[in-house]
Amino acid sequence: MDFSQISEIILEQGIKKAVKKIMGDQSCPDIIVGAPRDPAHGDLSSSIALQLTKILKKNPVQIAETLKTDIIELLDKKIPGLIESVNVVNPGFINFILSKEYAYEVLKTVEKEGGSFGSSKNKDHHNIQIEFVSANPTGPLTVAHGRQAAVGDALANILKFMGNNVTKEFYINDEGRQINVLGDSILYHYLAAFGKNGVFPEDGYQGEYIKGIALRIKDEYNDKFVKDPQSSRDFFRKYGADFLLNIIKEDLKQFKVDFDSWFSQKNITKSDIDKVLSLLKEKGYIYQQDGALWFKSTDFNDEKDRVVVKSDGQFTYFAPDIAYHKNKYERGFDKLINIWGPDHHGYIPRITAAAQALGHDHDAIKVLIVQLATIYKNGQELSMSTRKGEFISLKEVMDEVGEDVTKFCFLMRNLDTHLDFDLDKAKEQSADNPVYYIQYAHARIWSIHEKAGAIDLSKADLSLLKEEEEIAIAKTIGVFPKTVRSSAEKLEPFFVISYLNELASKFHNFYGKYKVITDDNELLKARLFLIDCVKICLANGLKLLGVSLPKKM
RNA sequence: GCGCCUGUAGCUCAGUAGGAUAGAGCGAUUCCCUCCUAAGGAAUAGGCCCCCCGUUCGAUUCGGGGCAGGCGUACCA
Repeated sequence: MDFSQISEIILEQGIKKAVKKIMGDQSCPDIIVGAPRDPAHGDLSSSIALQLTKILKKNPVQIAETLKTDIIELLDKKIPGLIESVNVVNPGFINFILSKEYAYEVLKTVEKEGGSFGSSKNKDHHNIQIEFVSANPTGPLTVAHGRQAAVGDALANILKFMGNNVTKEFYINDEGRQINVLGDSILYHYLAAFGKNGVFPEDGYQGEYIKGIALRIKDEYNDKFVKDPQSSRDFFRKYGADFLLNIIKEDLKQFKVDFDSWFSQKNITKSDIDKVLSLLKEKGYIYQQDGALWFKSTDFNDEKDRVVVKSDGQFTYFAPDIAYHKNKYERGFDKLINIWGPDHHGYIPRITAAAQALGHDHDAIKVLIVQLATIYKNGQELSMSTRKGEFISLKEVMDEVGEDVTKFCFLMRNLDTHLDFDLDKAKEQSADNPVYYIQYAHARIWSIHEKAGAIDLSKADLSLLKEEEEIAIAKTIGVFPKTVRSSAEKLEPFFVISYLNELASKFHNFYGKYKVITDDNELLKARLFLIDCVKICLANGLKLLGVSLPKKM
C-alpha cells in the first residue's frame, strides 16, 4: 500500500471539499499537496490559500484558517488518526504533520511486503521495449556506452517494478560502411604482419585492438589470405564484427547488464524496407526529388524532409531504421524507449515522425538522450574517438573502480547533464565515493542484526518508537513508493539515488545518536523492526539501480 | 545561421508541478570511538541561483532577449 499517495489524495480531496464550501460554483485552481522543501514546515503542505487570495480578495491567512477548520472536520471523519496536526503559517501555507500512527502503519507495510515494497500493480501497464547501447561492433564499449547501459538497465528495472512488461534490446549494426572500414583496417594490419603494404582505409580504425585482431587471424590462419586479400575482405569484416561483438557482450556481462534480445540488422531484409517504404508511399509520405526518394518528416514537425533512397539507389541508414521500428511495433510493444547519445539528438524528430507516419501515437516512442561523461585522468580531460582509438573503455573503468561504483557514478546525475568522471578520484579515494555511503548503512544494519542474534519481531511494539529521528525515518520510508513512481514517470533513475542518500543519511544520524541493542528488550525489538525496514528499502532501491549491496564492508 | 543540452558554494551537482530562511557531497576549520563498523555523526565558514526584461501576490523555477561552454546541423552511419 502506498501511504504517501493515499495521504495526499485524501488531503487533496479534503481541501477540495473545504474550498468548494467557500467558493461555491466558482472555478478554483488545482489543489496540490506536496512535501515542503524544509521538513520543519511539516510532512505535507498546500499553498491553496495563497492562490485563492486574488479570487476571493481576502487575506490568505484568513482563508487558510477557514479552510483548516473544515479540513480537520472532514479528515476526522474519513481517516481518524492519520494527521497529527494542521497548521496555518505566514504568508498563508497550510501545513500538515502526519501522525506517529501513520509512521507505524508504514513500517508494518514494509515488513509485510518486503522485496515488493514500493512496487505497483499498475492496471494500465504497458508492453515496453527499451533499446539501448546498440553499439557498432567496431570496438570495445566506451564510457559513453557504459552510461547508457547503466541508465537503460536501471530504467528497465524501474519500469518493471511499476508493473510494466519490459524487453531490453540491443540492436546490432553488423553491416554497412562502418563494418567495411573495420574489415579493411584489420586487413591492413594483417598484411603488414607479413611485410606487405596494404591500403589503410580513409577514416580507418586506429586502435591497438585492431592490430590485435589482425594478429589473431594470423595465428589462426597463417598466410591464407595474403595471396588474394581483395576476395578475403568479407571474411575480415565478419571476423572483426563477430570478435568485437563478443567483446561487447563480455563487457556487458562484467557490468552486470543483460539483454533480453539481441536484434541483428540482418533481420531487416531489403523486402522489409521496400514494404515499409511503399506503405508510407500509399499514405502519401514519400515523394521523389532530384533522383532520390524523400520521406515527408516535415509533416510531423521535423525541420526538413529526409532522404530514404539515395539517387544512386542505395538506402540511407534511415530507411532500414524505419523498418526496424515498424518491426518493433509488430512484435506487440505499445511503448518504445530508445536511449541514444547526444550526437544523435538531431535524429529524434525524424524517427518520431516515422513512427507517427506509421500510425502510432507521438507518445508511443520516447527517445532519451543521455549526455556524455567526460573522463578525467591525471587531471586532464580525455578526448573520445573510437576511430582514432583514443578512448577510455568501459572495461578499463570497471577494472579500476569496480562495477558498482561505475554504475552508481553514471546514474548519480540527471540524464541531461554532462557528467564529470574523475578516474583518479574514483580509484584512489574510492572510500569517499557516494555509493559507499549507502552500502555502509546497509552493512551497519546487518552488523547490528548479527550482534542481536535471531529475535522474533512479529510482536514488536512499534509505539515504543517515539524519538523524532525514528519517526522521521519511518516517514521517509513511506515516500519510497512515490519516489519510484515519479522516477518511472520521468524516466530518471537519479531520483532513486537521491532518495536513497536521504534515507541513508537519516539512518546514519539515528545510528550515531541512539543504540539499537539495549537492555530494554521491547525497545530493542521495536528498533530492530525499524532498521529492518530501512534495510528492505535500501535493498529494493539499489536493486533497481543494479548495484549490489554488501552485508559487510 | 539554425536546433538540442548546460550555466546554483572553491570543485562536482540537487532543487523536473512558481512558494516559506536556496540544499548535499568533496575540499577548508572545529569537536565526537570505554559505546551495534569513524567508509560514520555534530557544528562553522563559504551564494548578484550567468545578465536584462516580462508574467505573477510571489521567479533559481515560467516566457522573451542576450552572454558563455558542450554537442549537433549530410543523398554519413
